[in-house]
Amino acid sequence: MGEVIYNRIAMLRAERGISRRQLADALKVHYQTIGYLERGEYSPSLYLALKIAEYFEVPVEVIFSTKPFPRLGSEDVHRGRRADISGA
Amino acid sequence: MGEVIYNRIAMLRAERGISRRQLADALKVHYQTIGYLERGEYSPSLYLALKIAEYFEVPVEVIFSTKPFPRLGSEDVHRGRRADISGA
DNA sequence: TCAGCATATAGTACAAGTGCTACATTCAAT
DNA sequence: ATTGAATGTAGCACTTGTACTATATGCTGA
Repeated sequence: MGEVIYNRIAMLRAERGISRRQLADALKVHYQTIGYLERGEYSPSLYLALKIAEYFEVPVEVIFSTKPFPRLGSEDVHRGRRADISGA
Repeated sequence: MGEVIYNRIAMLRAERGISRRQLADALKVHYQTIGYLERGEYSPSLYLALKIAEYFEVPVEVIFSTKPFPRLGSEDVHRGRRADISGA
């Protein structure tokens, strides 16, 4: 079983401007379930994770990870592209 | 919750010649758990699914799907490549 | 102001995932 | 022939995921 799983559901939702209820309805789960997931109170079943990834049209790993996601603007996000900014 | 989830754990194992026990040990789960998964008695938690994908070094979707995987040699596997065989 | 939406908290109930133990079968190697 | 590995079956205990209900808060728009 499981260590913690980090997710970017809230981010994806925000990016696309949809509410928990809307997402929940689309996925046909209870809207509180989305809340639990976003707050990290538990992580979804694989089935639900696949559905969520399908809904957002991204691979599962883009939304869920066993390791925390880097923040936007951090080094990790710009891997191999740092020169573009640092001016080389 | 969940409809059935199909997986290719047994295939991946076979391909790489490792036993359930070996896989289970590598993932630090009980070896019976792998059996349950392969037999489809239940599907893994997202945490375990991520671990399995990581172990086999493939995206989650390559191993798990809400729809049955096409058999090797079926049309779906050769999408856009059928002409190579049919001789056009 | 009030209505309604989005979110958080809490609690109950049930289903599903995992660990573990024991035992049966099949097969390969000695 | 016996041993040991890989697999299948069965059952029990415990944890986690999901549904659902109720209640509270804050924000926004009529």
